[in-house]
Amino acid sequence: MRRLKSPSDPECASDPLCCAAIGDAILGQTDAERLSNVLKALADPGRLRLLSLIRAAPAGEVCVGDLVDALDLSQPTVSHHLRILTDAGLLDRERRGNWVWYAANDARLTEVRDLLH
Amino acid sequence: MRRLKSPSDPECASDPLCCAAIGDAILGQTDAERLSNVLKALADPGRLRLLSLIRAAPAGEVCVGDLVDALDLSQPTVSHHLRILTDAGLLDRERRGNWVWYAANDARLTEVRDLLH
DNA sequence: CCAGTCGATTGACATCGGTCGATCCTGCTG
DNA sequence: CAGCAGGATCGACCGATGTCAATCGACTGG
Repeated sequence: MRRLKSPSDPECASDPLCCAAIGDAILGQTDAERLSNVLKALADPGRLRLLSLIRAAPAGEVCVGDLVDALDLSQPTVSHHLRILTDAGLLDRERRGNWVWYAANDARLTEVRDLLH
Repeated sequence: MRRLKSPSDPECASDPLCCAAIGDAILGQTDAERLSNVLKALADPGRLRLLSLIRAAPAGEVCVGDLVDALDLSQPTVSHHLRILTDAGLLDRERRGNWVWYAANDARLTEVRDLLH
């Protein structure tokens, strides 16, 4: 069974998680990197708890101070994690007055889940 | 909306990914760490490609040499990644004669997927 | 305009994690 | 037993990442 060549990566240069799922075909390097980037964003206890808190909020959104109170992490650290989740497309950010509200992007999470075959 | 207290963690000390999903309730620290550990195992391009290769194999299992050939990584590095995936419960390992065969543990991957709400 | 508050950014630090060459261990075959 | 081949482990290197104190920037209310 030697020589498992990787497939001709179909060059899907669009930014989102695009085509290949993990069991769909053999994952090319580019697709693997894209998927792993989102998984890296999820792979931290603090960030998972942040996401969980935000999704559990009645209004579907939470401002930063509440998260800092809930998480036993410093405000800069929480802000840092929120940035990572937002950059990964897992959170939406909206400033209203002096507060900044974060809401979960459920579609993105579903997308990731589906890509895990 | 101040004071989002975290719930009384129901103390599910069993090793596997057990109870709480990310949107089920507010994730406790212990559950968050358990889930993030598995996600960390997945959050690497090389490991995603390994998993993908193994799942795509006709026999459902692959021996290490084939993976080294396919992945453009050194044999120690591949071995390292396989260990991480195996420790996370995502791969099963079986030695037959001189070769070692790895197979995907689909149930575990499904479990992770389900925990992502 | 000033003082105060919320949140982001910066800088520093320690730790973690991916990588490889060298080596070791195990089982097969002369 | 000796030689060999497949994989795992070790040790070292270095870049990535989580964390916090200090600071900055934006907006609000007197």
